[in-house]
Amino acid sequence: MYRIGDFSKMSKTTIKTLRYYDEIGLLKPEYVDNFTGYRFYTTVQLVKLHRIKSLIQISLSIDETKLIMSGYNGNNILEKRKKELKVEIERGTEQLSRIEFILSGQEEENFMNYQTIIKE
Amino acid sequence: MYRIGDFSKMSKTTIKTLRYYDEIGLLKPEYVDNFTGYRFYTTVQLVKLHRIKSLIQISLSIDETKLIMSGYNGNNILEKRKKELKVEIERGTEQLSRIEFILSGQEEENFMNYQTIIKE
DNA sequence: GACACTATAACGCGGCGTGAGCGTCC
DNA sequence: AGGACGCTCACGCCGCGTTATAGTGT
Repeated sequence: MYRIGDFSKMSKTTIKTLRYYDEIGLLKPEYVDNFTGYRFYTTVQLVKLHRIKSLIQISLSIDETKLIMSGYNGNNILEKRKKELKVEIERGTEQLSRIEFILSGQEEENFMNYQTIIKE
Repeated sequence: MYRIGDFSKMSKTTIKTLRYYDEIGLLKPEYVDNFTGYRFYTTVQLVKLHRIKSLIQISLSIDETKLIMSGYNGNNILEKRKKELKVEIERGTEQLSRIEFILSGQEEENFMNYQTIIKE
């Protein structure tokens, strides 16, 4: 049984995050002392947390992560996230080329001269 | 002089957003009635808002947008945003291939069998 | 008794959306 | 006088980070 500080170091997760995961029911400690409120964790939670972090890492939401962790079939969620990611990447790429276009100075009303334009 | 509702339609911006931009000082109405508090806009604000929206569209923050709108040279900001975008796109691409890998079922501890694995 | 560790509670973030509960215009 | 329009609070979102304040372990 590890106290939250040690468990935090072992799992490279902040104490705040651990308390938050407890609060929202994503990862409950093995045992909580009734009197002091101290949380105690075991290697079981360490394995679970590892899985949680890999889900969070692909930017799944807390709710989606909870669903998958509770045994829900993750395929639909992953497919959904895949579509979102494609959209995000596309949007990012568009924004990037837009910025590069502006920086190349090809824009008629470019950013540096904006105030001048407005005053005219 | 347009009231906020008309200006909202003309600019395709929600009233809430217009009020928010006023509050934070990004886009102040031309005139505000002292008694009623009604906001009044003109075509000057319409042009400014158009510029603001193009900045917001490349995901600049409100503060960055304010800076540029107040005449600050936008090049540094755009360069910064460009770097951020590259990182975001790279991260997205990594996440995407990670998800595709998982969905292809090549992962040892795959998501559907997770509960089974834990129980063992 | 000192000092590290833990606890809860409450607020902050960004960019608005979503009501609630009013006054104003025509 | 009724309905469309406007106003100002104030809370919600998401995933925690950040104080503030107080109890616990050694």
